[in-house]
Amino acid sequence: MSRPQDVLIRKLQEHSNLSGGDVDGLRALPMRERLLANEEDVVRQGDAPKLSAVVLDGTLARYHTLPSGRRQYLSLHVRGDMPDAQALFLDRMDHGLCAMGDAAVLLVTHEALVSLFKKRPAAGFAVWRETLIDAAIFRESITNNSARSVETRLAHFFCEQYYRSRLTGYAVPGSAKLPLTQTQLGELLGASLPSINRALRKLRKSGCVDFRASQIQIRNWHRLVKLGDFDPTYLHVRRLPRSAADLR
Amino acid sequence: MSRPQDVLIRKLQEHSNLSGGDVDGLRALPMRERLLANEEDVVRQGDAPKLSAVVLDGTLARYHTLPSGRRQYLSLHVRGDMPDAQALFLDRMDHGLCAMGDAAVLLVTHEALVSLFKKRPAAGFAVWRETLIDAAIFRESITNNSARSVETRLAHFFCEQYYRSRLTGYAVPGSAKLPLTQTQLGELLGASLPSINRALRKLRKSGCVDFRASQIQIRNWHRLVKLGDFDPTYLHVRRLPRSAADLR
DNA sequence: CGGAATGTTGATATGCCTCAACTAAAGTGG
DNA sequence: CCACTTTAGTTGAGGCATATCAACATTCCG
Repeated sequence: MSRPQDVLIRKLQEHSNLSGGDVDGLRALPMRERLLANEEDVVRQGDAPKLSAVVLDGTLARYHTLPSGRRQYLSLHVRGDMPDAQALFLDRMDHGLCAMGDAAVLLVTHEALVSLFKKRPAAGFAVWRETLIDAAIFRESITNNSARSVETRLAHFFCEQYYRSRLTGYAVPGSAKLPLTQTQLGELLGASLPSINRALRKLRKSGCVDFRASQIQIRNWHRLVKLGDFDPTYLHVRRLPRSAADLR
Repeated sequence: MSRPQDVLIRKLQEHSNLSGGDVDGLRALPMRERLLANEEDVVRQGDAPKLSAVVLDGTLARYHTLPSGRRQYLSLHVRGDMPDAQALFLDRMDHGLCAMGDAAVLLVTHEALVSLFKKRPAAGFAVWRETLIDAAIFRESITNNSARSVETRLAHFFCEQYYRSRLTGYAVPGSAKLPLTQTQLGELLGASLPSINRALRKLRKSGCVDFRASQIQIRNWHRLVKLGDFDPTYLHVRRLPRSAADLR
């Protein structure tokens, strides 16, 4: 029988070994579901949240708000991710978290999590590892946005997003949902809308990848990987599921 | 009596409450000192380290190496920082860690750390929090390098570096050591050497900050903070030491 | 003192941004 | 169901910030 908590457990097992007791403890966490509309915030910059969210469905994004009002999106999160484990041990949110398109999350109190981690250190270490992988993704974004051309940035980002979507088991081979406008892509990759648009069309013409209608279509994975200088090591996936064998 | 471990304890206490038992546990960690020459690596991309380092003296930097051979520096670390707590629960290093100028670190095995965390969850939570603050700094770097001009980036970076150096208690008010060449500043902030150089001179002339001879000289803190759009919230310092009162 | 590393400065090129107009698609209400 | 409105995407012109290339000055260090 599948329970919503299993989404998190499956995710943690991508990189961590959990004993039966750990799994039971995670499965027993009191979680309630919350549905989100497009652009709706889960938490805002400055909040002091007492809950953490696990993505059940859809896409969430972290973002900074700049004095000009412009947003800088920091990362995207798909099914199984626990975006604000980042805030578990921090008083105030230094960033916001919102839904890109409709989404659903599971909410669990910090209290319940911490008390589980005290009883079951290995469960805590697994979630800790999850936050460390998040940090690795941030590092890659620094490099991506600082040292690569807009076209390469896009290619790299599509690789990462497709790769992570495939891991959830929800994306069919060759395509992945990506509910972002081109403006938002720009705010994620540190580029203006026109240059995103032009780079997108170049990628389309090159036959590597096609992004339109909130959908990534992979045309030639290996060429795209090369173009985007993508090496998935930083995602620290230990066990690539059989269903995602095409990613090697 | 002061022991080298106290450097880490002092750092953790900036943001976490540690009980006597936690402090004792941390103090009992078996640590050995290692001296580093300029440019020397602590760990390399691809390594599977069994040790974590705590910065005792000097500056360490994390970096990615790009196919072109260019480096992207990701973050700097000063006394008390635990830069590769990031790798505690990861198999392979997705980045390297090296000394900028001469430095000294304390090395502690992952094994000893993990076993302490099992006995003393609160000590683990404090180190976890430390890694989460690291992640917050990464997020800020994404925004800094993606959404700000080179001059603003520099100003923001100087603010952060000065702020963090002051917290260690090792920097006198008004200046901080920063053993980087302008080339390396460029590789940190995603900018070319000439534009770094010109932005530096602009900042110098504006009377906010002067960087030369591996030294940041703060001329006008409040103007610099404004210029760099710097808000230290993301550093998550709960208790600003009396000695660093000038930072408010 | 000589060589290497670092910093300074200028000329030129270019990727990307801004501004702007226009097209296409997708919702919305009569 | 269609006109209307809004939002998203496309494309071009012009300009600016930044990169690249290059020469030279300065400092550091053996």
